Amino acid sequence: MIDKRQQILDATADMIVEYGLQACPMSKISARANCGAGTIYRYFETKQDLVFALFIDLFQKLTVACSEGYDETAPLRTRFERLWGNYYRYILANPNQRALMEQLISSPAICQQQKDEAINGMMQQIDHLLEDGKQQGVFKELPNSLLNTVTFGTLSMMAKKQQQFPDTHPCGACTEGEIIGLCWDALKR
Amino acid sequence: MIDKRQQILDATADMIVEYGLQACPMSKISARANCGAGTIYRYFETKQDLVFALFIDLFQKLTVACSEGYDETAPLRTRFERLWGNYYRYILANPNQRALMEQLISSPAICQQQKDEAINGMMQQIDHLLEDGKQQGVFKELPNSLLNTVTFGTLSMMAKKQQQFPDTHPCGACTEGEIIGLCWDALKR
DNA sequence: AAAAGCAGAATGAACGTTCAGTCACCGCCT
DNA sequence: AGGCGGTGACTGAACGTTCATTCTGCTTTT
Repeated sequence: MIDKRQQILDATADMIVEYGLQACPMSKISARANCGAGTIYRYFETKQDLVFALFIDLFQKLTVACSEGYDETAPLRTRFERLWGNYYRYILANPNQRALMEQLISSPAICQQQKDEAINGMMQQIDHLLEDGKQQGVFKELPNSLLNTVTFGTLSMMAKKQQQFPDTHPCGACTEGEIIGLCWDALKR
Repeated sequence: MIDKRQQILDATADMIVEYGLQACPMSKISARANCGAGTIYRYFETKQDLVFALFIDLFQKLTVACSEGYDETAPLRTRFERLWGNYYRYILANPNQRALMEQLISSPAICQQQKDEAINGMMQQIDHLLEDGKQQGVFKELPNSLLNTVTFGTLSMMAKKQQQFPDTHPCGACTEGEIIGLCWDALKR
């Protein structure tokens, strides 16, 4: 038999993407996961736990994807293109993950502390890079959270638009390099 | 006696800002509004209606605030400073409205169509200005929704930081003009 | 045969909504 | 002026539903 825990996580993700977290009772999750309602509680203590586990899972995958081919010793611009480019390519290639992230990140079902905890792993490289950029006088002297919002928010929005209207939306014409360039320009002072 | 409908709206807003929408049962809203649970239903058909009415109210006030002193015939940059500056000043001066907006805009309790409908009034001037800027070759050729996300998202985030940490956060040193300048630079191609 | 895994009915709490009754107010009749 | 009846805003207990969680007993594994 397949890993039941993973099966439940996948079912939860599917359901949230399809119906939204607020319309995902445990009964429906268990139905989608092909298991009884009680079975879920063998693997997760509460619904909150389940959702948080999903969140952790999501950001672990994202962190791995972002770090791919990252070289700490490369020049700032190169490292930037790596991290931000990896992010963009990942959410573009995984619409469900993107949609899930959008839902969970703004959801009150996960408290801020838990969110920070889960995102922490991903943030270390990013924070480090941003501080580097500021120290070199290349980036604006603004809080990292702000710089992150602007750049990652832009990339997420672009990916979303591209996924919604694959043919018509104007960014389709931009190369990936140009889009990452836009983000770079937003940070540049 | 005071306007009961407004009293209920205010109570709802207070409760949402304080506890979050998902933790606002009608019973608590009515308690805060000093009325019986049934009274709410004299003014709003359902809870969804109540929340939507609050959303409408919120954006009507915001639209009025943003439009203040707007001159359609002024140069692009002047008009930009008016609209974006008004927005920034408004959310900075009204932390509760800002917090409420943040909650409602990402809430699944209001469907996208309703959100668009409520925001529509505010968008007309903004859309017009952005199209102008693109036509003049000053702004990037990107969807307005994207340009809005980047600029208004930045301003909201800045206001939020400033409200969270009034003393320590680095943007406190920036003048309002510099902050609006950052937004302008983000649009400039 | 013992243990563990599992299903799904049962449970009880929480919530949105309803509705029968109360109360304050106002115009009208005596 | 003072009682009377009608009106409708208002109340809050009660209702029915939904949902997370628990429990009981069945099935599979060891």
